[in-house]
Amino acid sequence: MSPTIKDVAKAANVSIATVSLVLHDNERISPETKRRVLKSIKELNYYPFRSAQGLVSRKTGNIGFIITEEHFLRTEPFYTRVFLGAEFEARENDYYVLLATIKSSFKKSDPLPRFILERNFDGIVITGKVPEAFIKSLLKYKMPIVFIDYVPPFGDFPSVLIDNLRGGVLATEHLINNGYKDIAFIGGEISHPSIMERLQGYKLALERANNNSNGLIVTNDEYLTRQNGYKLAKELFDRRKDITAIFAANNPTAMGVMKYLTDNGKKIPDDVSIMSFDDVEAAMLINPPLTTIRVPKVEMGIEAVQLLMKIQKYNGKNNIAKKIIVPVELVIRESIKNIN
Amino acid sequence: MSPTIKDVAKAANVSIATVSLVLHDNERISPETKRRVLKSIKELNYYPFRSAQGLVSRKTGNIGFIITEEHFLRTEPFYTRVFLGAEFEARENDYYVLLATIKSSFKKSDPLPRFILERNFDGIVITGKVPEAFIKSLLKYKMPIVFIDYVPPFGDFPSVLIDNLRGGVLATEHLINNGYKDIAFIGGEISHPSIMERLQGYKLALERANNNSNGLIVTNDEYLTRQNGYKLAKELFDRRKDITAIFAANNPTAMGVMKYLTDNGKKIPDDVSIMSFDDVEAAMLINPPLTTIRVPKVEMGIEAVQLLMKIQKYNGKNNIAKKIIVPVELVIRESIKNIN
DNA sequence: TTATTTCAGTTAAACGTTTAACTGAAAATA
DNA sequence: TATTTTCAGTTAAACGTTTAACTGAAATAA
Repeated sequence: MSPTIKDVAKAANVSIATVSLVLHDNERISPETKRRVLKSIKELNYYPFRSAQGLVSRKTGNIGFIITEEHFLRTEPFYTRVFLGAEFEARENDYYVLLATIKSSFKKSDPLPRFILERNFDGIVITGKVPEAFIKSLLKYKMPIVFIDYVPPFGDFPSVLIDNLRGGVLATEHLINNGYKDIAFIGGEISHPSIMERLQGYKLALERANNNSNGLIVTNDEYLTRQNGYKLAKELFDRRKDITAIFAANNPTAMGVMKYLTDNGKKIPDDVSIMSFDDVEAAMLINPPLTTIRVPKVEMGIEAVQLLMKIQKYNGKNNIAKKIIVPVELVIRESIKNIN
Repeated sequence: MSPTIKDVAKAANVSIATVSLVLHDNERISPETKRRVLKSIKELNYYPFRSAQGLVSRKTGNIGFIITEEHFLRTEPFYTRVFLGAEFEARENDYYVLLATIKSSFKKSDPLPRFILERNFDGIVITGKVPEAFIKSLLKYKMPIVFIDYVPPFGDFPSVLIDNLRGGVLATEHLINNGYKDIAFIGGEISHPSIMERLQGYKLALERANNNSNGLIVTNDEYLTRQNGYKLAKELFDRRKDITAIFAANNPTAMGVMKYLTDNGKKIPDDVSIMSFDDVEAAMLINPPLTTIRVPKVEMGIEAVQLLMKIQKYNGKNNIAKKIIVPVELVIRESIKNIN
């Protein structure tokens, strides 16, 4: 049996209230008593029992981490790294993280993850695009929510977002700087704000460079998979055979494009240069390694939990829907040939 | 404020004890009363408060899921899928899963994950190879443990393991059936039981086929990474330039081998055939897609949690260290050429 | 000096649930 | 009929912690 607060109190010859106060760093306790209590705590290897704490304090000590099953199982460990960051920061704040996946086909009538139904969480982090029906169900619980890499089309929520616009600009400028003029943009899921912003960045950079590379945007609204990248590349080259530079909206898309190119006898980067977005390991390991815009994944998880902690602290008041934009960075590898 | 058991009792006009008994399906309650109570529960959308339950029942409702940080962040979502299976099965049993990563450099003096220190779990699943020092620290807590894809070199623990031996046999036989005689085995981390067993399977299949392909086993004890695969492939071809069939001990290794081959002008599978192990998505997406031994990852997670539940149930008595061996399966793709 | 304030704790109620022990009515048994 | 057993619940204690309200001694103020 684990020691309880009573055992500590007895050992330190104080009341259990004193032990509790020491545990919460209350200034009412003298240094000497505090020392004695802490000594007993250590000697007995005492840790407060969460359930008992939760019962009285009405805090659970849990934060939820929600992600669609599809995202969680993606080949690229993108959101996995985000989770790791969240878990790290939660631990720093004495919280546990409960991870739950939901289907991207979530309907209003579907049951919410158990820890939500049971109200066994103090706040929640939602990562990636999730169904609106899910968010609406969740809102009834009136719990703090932080979104990562996605903002729902309604309401105004605290969120941690990627600087997609700047990423799009950086990516496009790099291609321009390497001597390209006709630059194609390839991307699925165009209704996703992140992809839309990358496209905006692409357009902005072209404008700034007075580059008039029209009609080379090939998109649809299907998932950003390798298969879709392949399909979109085919579409692109069916329309324009002369393209030599492509900005692919994310990593799997870039890989699909590459597969299409090699299948059709084109060499990368000798015949076609490719710029990608996200920077997951696969980008580095493929041949040739992809030049890409890197997104700080672990940091996003950390930021999200920190934001959640702040929202909890100022609960109610000072309740600004704060948005944090994390920076991106250009990582140069071998998928782009300088033709200057 | 969420409704409590009191609210339900009042609504159904019974005592709180009756509500509790209904919740636990006690046969002491008449069907009529039970119906009434369940109706109130539903109407009020009542869920028992975990902390209160935990306080009296001394169960936390959590199970821990431990994995090294290195494994969790691997490019291949191998253990991620295992986790998903565990989470799914835990939910079925009304448990939460607390995921915690530890460093593979864990030392005796390092702190354990918080939920362990706080005893906030009813059992634990350990996935992949973890440091012995960690296991030894954990044992002091005398909690049920189930290992996945690893058994520590000491003690006898319940575990869910891959049928590596059969996998090794299947893989090697497939190469033999495709006309190969001189078959190389490449693998790192040779002290890991799983890899050792795959090697044993390889040897066994060769023996059975009266194939005498000696001196073609190239191993070391470094991690099973792409880099190491590359290195080992170099070592192999430095010694024997004529090898045309390779069995790589896992997926990254196979990819490293492939990279070495293409870097050295060899075509796959025309010049060299490659067999792999694990079957993660990457195996399918690489060019050419890898023929491989598939491991049922999600099922391993499910089995592990089921085993943990059983151990808890028969707590103490009937305490057999049960081992579950999950089957593997051959998945034929395009990395092996039939030369018969 | 006495009265007031500060200090350093202690006391006791409360949180929501489970469950052993109890109860009173109805049914079964003698 | 009187007694015992079964049924269908109820009562009340317990779990480990937090915290508002209290206390008694020492320090300060009047």
